Amino acid sequence: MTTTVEFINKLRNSGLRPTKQRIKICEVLFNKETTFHFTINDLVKIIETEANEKISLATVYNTIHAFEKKGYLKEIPIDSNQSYFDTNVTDHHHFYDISEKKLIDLDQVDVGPINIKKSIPGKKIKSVEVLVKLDTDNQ
Amino acid sequence: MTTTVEFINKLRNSGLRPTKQRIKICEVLFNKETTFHFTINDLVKIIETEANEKISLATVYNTIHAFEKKGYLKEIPIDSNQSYFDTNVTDHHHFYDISEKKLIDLDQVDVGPINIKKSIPGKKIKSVEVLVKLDTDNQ
DNA sequence: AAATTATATTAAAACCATTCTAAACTGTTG
DNA sequence: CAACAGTTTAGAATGGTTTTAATATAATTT
Repeated sequence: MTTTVEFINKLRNSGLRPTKQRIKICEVLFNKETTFHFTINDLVKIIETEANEKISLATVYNTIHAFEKKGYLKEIPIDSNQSYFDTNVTDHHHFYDISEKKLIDLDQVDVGPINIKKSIPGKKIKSVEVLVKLDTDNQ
Repeated sequence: MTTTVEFINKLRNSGLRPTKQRIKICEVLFNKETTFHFTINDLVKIIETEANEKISLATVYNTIHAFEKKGYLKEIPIDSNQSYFDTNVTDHHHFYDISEKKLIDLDQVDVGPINIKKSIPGKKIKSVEVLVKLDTDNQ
């Protein structure tokens, strides 16, 4: 349980003004028992349901991108027509259930160490992400 | 070097009518020395340049999706606003150069074996894809 | 080889996630 | 509290992708 004051401080310390909208989004994203995956559309619905509040779409996008840049969210690489985000910012990977379009966390332990043996001159590795696509098992 | 007749047979054997457009796209995609990565937009430009021909955008999308379904192309999962495809359909992985928005193949050998130790009931693994994001190395 | 049928192509419109715009608003600082 | 910079907003714009429905082409049948 994080208090509103803590979110305000977190925002201020990141150089983000603690506006009503950003605080609300913090509460929706970071005041949960567990981390979770969401699309912008999911998030807007959660805000409307959970808070009976309305935050402009543009603000939601701005805020999510600001949070991502600050490292409070991670975008998950999927070949989908919409962006998926994760409130779990630790190093981990994902299952992607194709039929249900749902993501499931996959711990580093469940994948094992990945050691990239190739390097590209002038470039450094920023992230290593494993996506395991899942199909229904009709055997 | 693959002949037009071979593409026609390949298409027919896949249950795809060998139309002028599909044959042209085969030639553009599968008659190269090396495999490569492309977006739909790239492909349209290549067709226009290389063949001075024009294939309707809808047809290009239809064809690419048909080829992907048949396993002649792979879509690469990236958190991008456009789809990337690969004519290399062997099991391998990718570097993604963020600043240049370019993909680079990463052989299985350069990643090492990945053994997913977690399973989801009723689901089977369809693919395991590693995406290594690259940043400019400003040290 | 003509007629029929099924499938494919096309231009244009529609769609939809995301970004932009520019005006109104709010948090911060002096 | 005044002034400023940063933020929110509704709505428009953008751009990749899909749909539509009319036309064309390949395959099959006669």
